[in-house]
Amino acid sequence: MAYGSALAVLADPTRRKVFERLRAGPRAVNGLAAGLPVSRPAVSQHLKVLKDAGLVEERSEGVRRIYSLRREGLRELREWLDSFWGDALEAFRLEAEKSHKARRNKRSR
Amino acid sequence: MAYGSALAVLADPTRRKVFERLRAGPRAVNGLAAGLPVSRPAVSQHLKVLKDAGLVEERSEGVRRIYSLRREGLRELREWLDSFWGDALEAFRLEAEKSHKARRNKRSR
DNA sequence: CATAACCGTAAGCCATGGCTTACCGTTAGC
DNA sequence: GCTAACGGTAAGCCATGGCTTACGGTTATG
Repeated sequence: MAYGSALAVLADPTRRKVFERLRAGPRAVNGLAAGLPVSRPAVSQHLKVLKDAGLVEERSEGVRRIYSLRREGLRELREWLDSFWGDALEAFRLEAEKSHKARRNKRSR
Repeated sequence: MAYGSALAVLADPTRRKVFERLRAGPRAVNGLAAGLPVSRPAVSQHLKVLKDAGLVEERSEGVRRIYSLRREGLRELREWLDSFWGDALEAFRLEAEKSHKARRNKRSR
């Protein structure tokens, strides 16, 4: 059920923006906060949430905290999403539709 | 930016449960609400949100409203997720990591 | 026509959480 | 040592949104 927390964490737009900024590579907090419409502590709080969800990792470099993206944290969410295009699932759905007695016409996929 | 709304909509656990129940095939509101720890109107509200986000579609059948899953609504979110495993992106990250060894290097945007 | 089943919507309550300011510890530089 | 930069945490404010109850509209049934 870790995909649930990934969803919850990435649902917030500001937090998602922080997360997306890390695509360009590791970065310190000040760098991440620069340009964002929220304060630096707000970004710190978002980073904590991201870290707790395993979406981000942190290392110290002198007085700086360097955050970097952690793709592994997205895996379960991705698998959950992929499961919607499933195989057996689709079969089940088709059968349910058939047995639904109503032969509606148009059905496209 | 439609993946944003998909994330926001699926972040709620109750709403996600409703959504997942539709994997087994189309279903009326009463059926979806049965067994859930919330009231039937609550489920109606969730369904409205899901529908507005394009994650679900509704058809009338007599006095019933039959809801069914709409996979298309997940596509952008899936693509967004997939984009994190990108190619050029990965290359960039590797390079950033390499330059991390020469950490005296000052790099600002 | 009267009644019941289905369900969408309105109004209002309340917990959650994202934001700000303020503060403190830690490290670098003089 | 003193001072400045970096950033994590606390406290508190306030908007958001998920929930409930209450109601009304629509369709099936007698």
